[in-house]
Amino acid sequence: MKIATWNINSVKARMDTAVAWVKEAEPDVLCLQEIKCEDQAFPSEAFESLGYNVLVHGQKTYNGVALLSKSPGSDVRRGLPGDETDAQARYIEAVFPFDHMAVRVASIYLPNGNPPDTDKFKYKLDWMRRLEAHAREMLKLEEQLVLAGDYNVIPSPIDARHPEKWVGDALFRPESRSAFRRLLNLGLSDAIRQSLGDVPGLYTFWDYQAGAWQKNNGIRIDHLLLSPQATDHLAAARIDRHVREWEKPSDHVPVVIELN
DNA sequence: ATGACATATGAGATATGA
Repeated sequence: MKIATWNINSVKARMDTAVAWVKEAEPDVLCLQEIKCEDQAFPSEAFESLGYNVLVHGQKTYNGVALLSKSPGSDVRRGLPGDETDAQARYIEAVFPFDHMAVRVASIYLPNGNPPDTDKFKYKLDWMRRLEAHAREMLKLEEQLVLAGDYNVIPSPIDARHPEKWVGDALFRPESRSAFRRLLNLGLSDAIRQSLGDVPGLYTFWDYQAGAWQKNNGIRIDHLLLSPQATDHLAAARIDRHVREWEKPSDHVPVVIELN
């Protein structure tokens, strides 16, 4: 079972690229972030014609997440619990059948948090506390669980080409990295590191500006965190960086895992 | 260098991203 995550930076602006990649990679579940449209504006038909079911938690202009899947999802949750006043569409979760069992998959768009001296950073850290609390609850189910998405966290210096340039940034602040480690300390594993080891140069995002892609000035901020039950089935993981070379690319590329 | 790109909104300039 292939599960992928991809921040596509507007689904409508990225349809040609998105369809091409789905045809190439054929993920069983695809977690999308930053779709930047409301539910009824999501181009579901294009994906349904490729054989996918579509679950959307959309928002106009900003944010928005979705789950595409070859099998229909159940037990769908839209929005991260813990704050009824939070109107930003950054979380959708569902359960998908897999080999006489099931995998619970979440598509996560964690807040950026910049600038760090503002309420935006506080919102990020609050959101990470809520994610930790929800993950703790979900782990009690002892299911195969995959929390996939754009975490907007550079976990370690090895995850940036120039870590010194990110010091002080909300993506690399000690508070953000600590909150990410708390997720790992619940028993979740970082699928890319689990599968590929502590090798440098594994990036998932390159800024559009200043020739970041050409200079390979990248960072690793898109992650799939796995419950112990899912980690038991982890067979492979990869970053599809070739997609960054395509016409009109997102600034993020897809990250894929395979569970057997 | 608070800009470079890219996107959405809405029809020019601004907000957001990371």
